[in-house]
Amino acid sequence: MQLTKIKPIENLTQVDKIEQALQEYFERANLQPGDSIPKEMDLAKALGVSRTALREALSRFKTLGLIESRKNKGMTLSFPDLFLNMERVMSPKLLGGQTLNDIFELRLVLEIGICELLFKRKNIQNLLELKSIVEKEEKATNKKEILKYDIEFHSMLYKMSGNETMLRFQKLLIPIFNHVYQELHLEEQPLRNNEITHRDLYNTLKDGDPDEFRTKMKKHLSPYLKDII
Amino acid sequence: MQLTKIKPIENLTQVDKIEQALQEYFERANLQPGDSIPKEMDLAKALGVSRTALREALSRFKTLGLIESRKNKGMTLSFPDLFLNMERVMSPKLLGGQTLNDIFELRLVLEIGICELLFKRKNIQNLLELKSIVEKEEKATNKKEILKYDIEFHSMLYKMSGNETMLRFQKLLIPIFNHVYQELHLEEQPLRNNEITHRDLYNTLKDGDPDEFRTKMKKHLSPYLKDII
DNA sequence: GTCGTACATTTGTACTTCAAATATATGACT
DNA sequence: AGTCATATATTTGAAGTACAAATGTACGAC
Repeated sequence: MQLTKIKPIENLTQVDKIEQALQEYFERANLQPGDSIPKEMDLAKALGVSRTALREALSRFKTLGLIESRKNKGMTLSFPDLFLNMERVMSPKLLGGQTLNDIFELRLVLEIGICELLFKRKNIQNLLELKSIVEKEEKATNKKEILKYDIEFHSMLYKMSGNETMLRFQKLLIPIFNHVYQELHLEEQPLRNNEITHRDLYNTLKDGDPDEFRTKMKKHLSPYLKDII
Repeated sequence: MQLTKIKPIENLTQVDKIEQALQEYFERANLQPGDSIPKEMDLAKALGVSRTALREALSRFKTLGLIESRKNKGMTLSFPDLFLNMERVMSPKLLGGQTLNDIFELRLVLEIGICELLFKRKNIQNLLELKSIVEKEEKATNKKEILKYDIEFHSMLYKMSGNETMLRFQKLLIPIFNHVYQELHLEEQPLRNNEITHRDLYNTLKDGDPDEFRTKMKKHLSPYLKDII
């Protein structure tokens, strides 16, 4: 019995086919973001389908942020937002446990790998900003405030990397990270009970080198890393 | 003139409102992936809207992978796929130049930061697999084959990290990476003209330690890194 | 009791109609 | 002639109805 001979059945619905056809059309016509596309009726007629089905296919593109539509202005291709859709599914309730752990690790990998970028892109201004966050954290009294500045500190590092995409990505990961963090009951430990403080990291970023910074970052992250490394 | 007093006008379309209402409903009812949701007519009646508009809202959730539907089986919530939607917009033509560069850097950051995971998760079997790729690459003759095994080698590293999410993420990044790579005209250099070969990396992964491996990885990636570090 | 057939239910597709918003054309008034 | 207001046309948004297709369910024959 040759299972490989089983036909990969056409499980495509009408709307699926329309979607594919549109995708092909966009590519073949070499449409760029900003270009406008034919009106619904014309597309429906050209494809030989109802406006209903066509609209559903278009709706998918709209959901993905690939096209925008305005009444009587027709529809235009647009620059999609890489993370807009991800945001909507980035919820601890919706993702599987393994994925949650993977994301937890992913953030740690990013923070360990980002050191070189930080030293390349640091400057007087963003170092001052970082210092200001450290000082505010040191003055903070209650746990909630400390946590707030803790997150701010790490976000500031991504910002200093000058990589907008990575910054947005990290912001997406924060809620997942906190969720896993709490599930591991790591929050029991006092937040400041850490060999390497944010102040240490700041000083090293200012005067040290990437490898030294990474070593300290790994120590700083050790409460999270211990199960991993 | 208090601009803050200006009402943030209801620019929401009917379908937008339905979408929000459904989202709230899912959360309030504490629905988990796998649970089934009421049939279209019931939802439409409960919301006081047409089936048409309701279906468009549902279509968005389907596009995002949050619900699945089968004829006469009704609809069920599902585990969304983090990257499924991202795949569709991950095209050099659709993304802006800055985003493309950011993604290029992102991959480099991942490969530098992943070292600890590799040493934690490496075992006899996946080391053998990696070795096999190295050997195939060394035997390869034409440029196309070399490139193929080059990609395979790096993908294998992500696989060895044991982090499925990161592996999928990296696979998404490959086309972007190659695109930027070619734009930088880095491909002019012969692929093997590298101080540190894949064989070196393999040996270090087998017998060395994370920091040594990272140092060599950075050297290996230096053709890409030179503009960054 | 098992199998097959007929029926019911639910999602998928099509067509029609109207509403709302925007662009274009027309015309009146200065 | 030019500008403003109004009317008209066009295009997307939404509703409703009808039917097709697929799947589950119940009934009945053997």
